Amino acid sequence: MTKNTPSSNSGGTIYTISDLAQRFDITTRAIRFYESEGLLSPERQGQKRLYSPRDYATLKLIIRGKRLGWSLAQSRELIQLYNPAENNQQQYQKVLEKVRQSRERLQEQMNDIEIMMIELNDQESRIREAMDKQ
Amino acid sequence: MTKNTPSSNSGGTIYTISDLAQRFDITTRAIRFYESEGLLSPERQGQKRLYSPRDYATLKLIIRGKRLGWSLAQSRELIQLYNPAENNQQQYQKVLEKVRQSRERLQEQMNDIEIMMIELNDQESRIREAMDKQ
DNA sequence: GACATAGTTGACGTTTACGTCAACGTAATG
DNA sequence: CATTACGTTGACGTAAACGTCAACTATGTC
Repeated sequence: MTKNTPSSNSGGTIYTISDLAQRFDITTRAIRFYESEGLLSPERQGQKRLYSPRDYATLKLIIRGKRLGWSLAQSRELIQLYNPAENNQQQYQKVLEKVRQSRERLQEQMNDIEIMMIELNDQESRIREAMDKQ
Repeated sequence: MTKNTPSSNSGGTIYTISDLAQRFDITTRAIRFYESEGLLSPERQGQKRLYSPRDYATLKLIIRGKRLGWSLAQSRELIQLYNPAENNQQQYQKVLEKVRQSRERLQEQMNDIEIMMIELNDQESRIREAMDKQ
């Protein structure tokens, strides 16, 4: 009766570790490693890990970070920006500052991509010209 | 009389290894490593390496690749797209295909950045709201 | 011409991000 | 109830990308 794939109990979808591994095309080893590095902290049912939609979102962020070449340490910092910290103005300011920094890094990557795109376009033109001349 | 910093001889600027290291804020070790991995192939004057503007451009590409999380193997492939290969139509087609793939990867990264940007904007809004309520 | 200033080639060390067993626990199933 | 499937915690291995010596060479400067 109880399925292993995501089920709706206690008000939200729950994922097993192998389920997440399939969905993101990574290994369970990687997921456990992310936890050991402080990027995830799933619930436990006995010794087994149970992942919430929030954990799912966190993993999605990690995967995106990886595609952008972010280290796990950087992704961990990013994740912490989405976690409720102490609610004083000073903490808020710190978080806002880190949000700004993250956006700056993303902007820099955006610029690099644009330049690379332009260079690739130029190169394609040159190749097509060379092809036409044959 | 001969300087160590870039000079104009034989029709182009020439850089020493430490000069490039300074300009790109990397170590000479890294530059030599890139060469050993087949990403650079500078001229030699005796045993000393001399880098051309083309080498400079290649290094710039490598650095951009690094900021985008590309492996050296990927950057090497990219670099080869800018090097004159055999001039037959079949080779051209292969290169064009790789150009297309590179652009696809860049586009994927661009999408990831956009999503992350949106999420950061949302998070900033939430934080500012929480700050106002205090 | 002794010496400081680049530069060179090994060779081994290090960090990050997992992969790969091994040895074991637990739970559903025929 | 033995088996199969899935999960767990170590522990060690590994690939990529350099860092860090060591030992040596070439050069130009006082």
